[in-house]
Amino acid sequence: MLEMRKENSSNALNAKELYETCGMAIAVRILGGRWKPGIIWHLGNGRIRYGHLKSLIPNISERMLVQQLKELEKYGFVERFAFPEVPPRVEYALTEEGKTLLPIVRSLAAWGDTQRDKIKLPV
Amino acid sequence: MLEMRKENSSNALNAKELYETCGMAIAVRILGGRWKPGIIWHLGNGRIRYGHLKSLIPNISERMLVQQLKELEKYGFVERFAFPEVPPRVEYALTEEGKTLLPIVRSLAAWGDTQRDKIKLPV
DNA sequence: TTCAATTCTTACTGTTTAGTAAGCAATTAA
DNA sequence: TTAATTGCTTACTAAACAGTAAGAATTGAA
Repeated sequence: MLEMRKENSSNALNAKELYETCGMAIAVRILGGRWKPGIIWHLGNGRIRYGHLKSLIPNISERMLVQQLKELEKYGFVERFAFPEVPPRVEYALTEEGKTLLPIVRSLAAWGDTQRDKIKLPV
Repeated sequence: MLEMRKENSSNALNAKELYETCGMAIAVRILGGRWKPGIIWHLGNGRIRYGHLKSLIPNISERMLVQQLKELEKYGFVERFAFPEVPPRVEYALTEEGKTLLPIVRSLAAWGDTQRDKIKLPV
């Protein structure tokens, strides 16, 4: 079952208002979270199978991987290709829209790399 | 009291490993969350007083504003200038390091703006 | 008949992030 | 003496995000 949001909480309302006025908040909402950066990064190299993607992202659980892929798919940034085989084979790829993320993702990554030795993130 | 993290949770350990290997994850960690995009965005226009910043960011609570500013200050992206007056006057500004964020922030914002009418973010 | 392979689901629990509301400190103005 | 101003702090609660572990579906191979 999909996890429900409380659509009328202050939390949710605040988020909504932000997205209406701040493009950066939208971008960070899409890219944010623990795992999406890695997923998008790897998908930037081309179409890739579910299991392979999982192996490329250390520690990610199946629950998280599926959940994030679904979200990205829902927004139209990722496309899913399922083959009618047993055992199943499923491939994921960035859509054309998803590929517009790549330049940003790459500049984020480059900037982040410059910070690694400068700052100490809590945890 | 600063909020404590459980430094040995799987959650925390996963985050740490990610930062060690993925610059993008670092960047998203710094820029992420509900309020940091807006704070950085406004600070991009120059030094600004606490109360003014608060008025520029609708719905933000003092707790959140202070907390996020402190975090940004701790990493060296924001500088705090307190004047010994009553009532107090405090100004915030991006450091030189903080200014390196601006090009990224602007491209994120531009990209996010292109998405506003295309996608429907949950909440 | 049982097992293996692969891509998910589900239920449950733990951790982190965000919101609410009240209060404090130090002066100055009324 | 009381109230107002400004920039916070604190304690508490609610919501969202992340991790764990078990299991389901399908069919070919052992």
